Amino acid sequence: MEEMRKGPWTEQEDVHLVLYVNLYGDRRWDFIAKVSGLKRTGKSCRLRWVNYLHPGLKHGKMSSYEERRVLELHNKWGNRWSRIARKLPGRTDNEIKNYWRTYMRKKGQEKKRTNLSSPSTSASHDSSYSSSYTVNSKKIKDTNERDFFDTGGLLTKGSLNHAKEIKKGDYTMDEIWKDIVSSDDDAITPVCPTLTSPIWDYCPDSLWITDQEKDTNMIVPTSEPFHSLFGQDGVGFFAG
DNA sequence: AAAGCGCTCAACCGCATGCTG
DNA sequence: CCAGCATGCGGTTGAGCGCTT
Repeated sequence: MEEMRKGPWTEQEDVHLVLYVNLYGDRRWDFIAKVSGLKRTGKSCRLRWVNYLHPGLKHGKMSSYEERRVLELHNKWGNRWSRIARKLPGRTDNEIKNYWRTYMRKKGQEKKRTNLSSPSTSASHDSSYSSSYTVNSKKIKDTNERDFFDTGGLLTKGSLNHAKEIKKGDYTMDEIWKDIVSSDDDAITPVCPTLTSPIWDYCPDSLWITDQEKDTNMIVPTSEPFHSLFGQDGVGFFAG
């Protein structure tokens, strides 16, 4: 077998990948990996696309609205990162996961500090990030949701019984969460977003693919990394 | 100036799930 | 129904960078 490349992607690889995704869609990753000549696995190609190259992705710091939304949705769904990401236009599950991790660490540290100064009974659970808590031991698939990053592949996923949704009883992180939230603002109420990227300036939720939406037009990105990759040549790149 | 430390984020891994023949 | 393959998801890792000492 041929040796597969690993590690950071080069700009050339990115250009190559985008080209082939444009040609074949973002579904057949093994195929794309093969025909593109990139010495990457399909998995790696998909990840690169989804987390970095996909048009419409926002890069950079999360807005306070997004931060609040993450907290709110995490409170609701737990570590269902991809699901949370679907509600945050331009953000990836990876990004949100990383944000959450950072957030939890920060909270943990804060808590440690406050506990040191004023020990309380709730000090029993460490609020620092841990993978040990579970929302639900089984993964739940929203198969009737169109994949968030799908750029045009056919939707063939079947439907799933929503009754199989999160089993509230397994929500063991709930306590941990409450502990954290209680020290936060009283309620996390989404406010009208003030998004930095001009792409999302108007009604971002309708631009980003949400649960209910079907196909959507490809949005030609106006931000990095696409402009650096394609410049004006990028125009019409995603047309067909 | 440089060594140490902590943080961020891209990328990998393993497992679960879905699809197809 | 089942097996094999492709894709998706969540957890984890590590390189690189900035800040502190």
